[in-house]
Amino acid sequence: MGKIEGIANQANRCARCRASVRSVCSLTDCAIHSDIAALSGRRLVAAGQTILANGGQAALVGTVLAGILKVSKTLPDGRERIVSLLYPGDFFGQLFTASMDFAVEAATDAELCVADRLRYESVIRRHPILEHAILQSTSRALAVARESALLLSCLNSLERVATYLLVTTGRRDHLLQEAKLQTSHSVAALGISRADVASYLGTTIETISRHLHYLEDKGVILILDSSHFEVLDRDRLQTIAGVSDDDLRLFMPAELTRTSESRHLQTAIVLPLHRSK
Amino acid sequence: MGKIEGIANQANRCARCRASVRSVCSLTDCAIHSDIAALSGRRLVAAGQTILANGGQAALVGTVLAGILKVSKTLPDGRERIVSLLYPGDFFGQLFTASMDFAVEAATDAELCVADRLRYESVIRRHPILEHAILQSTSRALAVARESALLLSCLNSLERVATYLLVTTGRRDHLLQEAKLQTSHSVAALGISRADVASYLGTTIETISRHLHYLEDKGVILILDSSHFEVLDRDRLQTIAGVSDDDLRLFMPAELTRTSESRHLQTAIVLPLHRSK
DNA sequence: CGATGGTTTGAATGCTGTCAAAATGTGTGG
DNA sequence: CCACACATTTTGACAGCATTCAAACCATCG
Repeated sequence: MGKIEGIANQANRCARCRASVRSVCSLTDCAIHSDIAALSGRRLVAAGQTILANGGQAALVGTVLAGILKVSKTLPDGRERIVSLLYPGDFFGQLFTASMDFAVEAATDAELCVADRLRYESVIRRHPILEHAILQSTSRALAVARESALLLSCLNSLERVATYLLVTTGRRDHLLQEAKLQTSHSVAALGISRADVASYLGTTIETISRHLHYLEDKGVILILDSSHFEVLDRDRLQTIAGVSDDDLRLFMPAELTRTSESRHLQTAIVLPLHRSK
Repeated sequence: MGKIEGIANQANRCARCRASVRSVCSLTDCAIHSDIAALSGRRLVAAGQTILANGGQAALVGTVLAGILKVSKTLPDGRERIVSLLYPGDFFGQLFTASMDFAVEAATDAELCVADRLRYESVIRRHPILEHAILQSTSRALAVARESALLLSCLNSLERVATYLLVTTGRRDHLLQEAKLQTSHSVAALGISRADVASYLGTTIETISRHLHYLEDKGVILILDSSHFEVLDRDRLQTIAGVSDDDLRLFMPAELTRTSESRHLQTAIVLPLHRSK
């Protein structure tokens, strides 16, 4: 598998993987990484591309290296909803099942680390610690999904829009903070298309538009362009959202959510890909 | 640990546990059961009792033996929602985290198998296969949570009520089927209080009442009493619900959802407790 | 029998989706 | 650089579902 240069506190990197990534990949055991590296490969996907189809074969699993994936499902009558967004470091796919319960698509251009599901499972059998990492990841995803369900049915659409702005700015601030970058004013970037935000928040693009302009009128945010907003009054935004810090924390990058006892900690920032032209 | 009598196809039973239960408990390795039995105990809880408080210590984990638990959370302003219901065989609690992200309460009188979380974690470290079983359980819970989110935001309240009726009858039919009991007509029992159903479906008791009577007017169901309904026309009920069989299957008992590759299969029926008086 | 808790029914309000049109932005080709 | 087509966003008007509040109804129980 070639030499591993540097190492020490870089054991988190898969031998052949340039990007440093969180969660499942940040295990400290080098043997696992050789095993995984042997069967996984990087893959670039364009925005809108389907990675795993709902009801289709659960052929592969992987980790997001850059970009954002959406987990979605369509009802018999065509209504569709995004039930989850996956960010760099997040695990995707379904283990130990033949077919997919949901679809996984690229919400933006993205870079993935993918592996054949069956072969990945055999690595898991050899390395129980890997199953532990995946359990951690899945537990977190479960908490996020339940929190989403809570916000979806308890909050009205204005509160949901405000919450989404808080979450995106929160994620951005945390990433910048890890990179030791100071930022005077916080900017919210939607990250995904307006239509996807609407689907994710369980509302429409018209309603989102109205609420964004309402927030600007109230002096809470400043609309920079159709997908970038400066948060002028974070406290008021949170008051409008009606959620607590605890509610928001669940949506922050993984290593910040576990208050203790996480066996592996690793900080890293993954730069977004530029749009393929 | 005493002798284990009978055994053979009863390896699924914890040595000291009279109830036979699915999922995590139905592993075939006897050594695990000795270990778990040594640190777990049965516990009866009355309806309404809190087992784990939101934000409180994640002191214990366990399995539902009988009854129904609810996983819920309350927003800063007091709005509350049930994000998940747990049935016999389901695992509850949070592993590897110090504090709870949600509350776990008894929706009905219930019987539990509980264990100290930290000690349970040490058993997991000794028996990786147990971690596998928990990962399976958590993955399923994740799929259910996402499916709930989908139904919650795509379906209107009539459709959600219809879906709930389909799920409860479906669960009942499957349990009876496992017990080799034939049933001529299918009956839906809410199982939990009307208020809890409302919270779970993200609506109000008034709306539920209206829809139930609407369904009776249309001849789709027959109201036996305020919490029991006979389904007269299952197909029409499903048409009204607007969901596919696939959507419903996720909510059925565990051993029926995994289409393949599940390492452990066990059928059992757990009788509901009578109300404590 | 009155009291209590849960359920049903009614009327009114309001949020949010829908449809449609205007406005803005983006990219292409002349 | 401009003109045009196309996509996205914004704005407006309207309708409908569902919540809210309130009152009536019904059950069980002391």
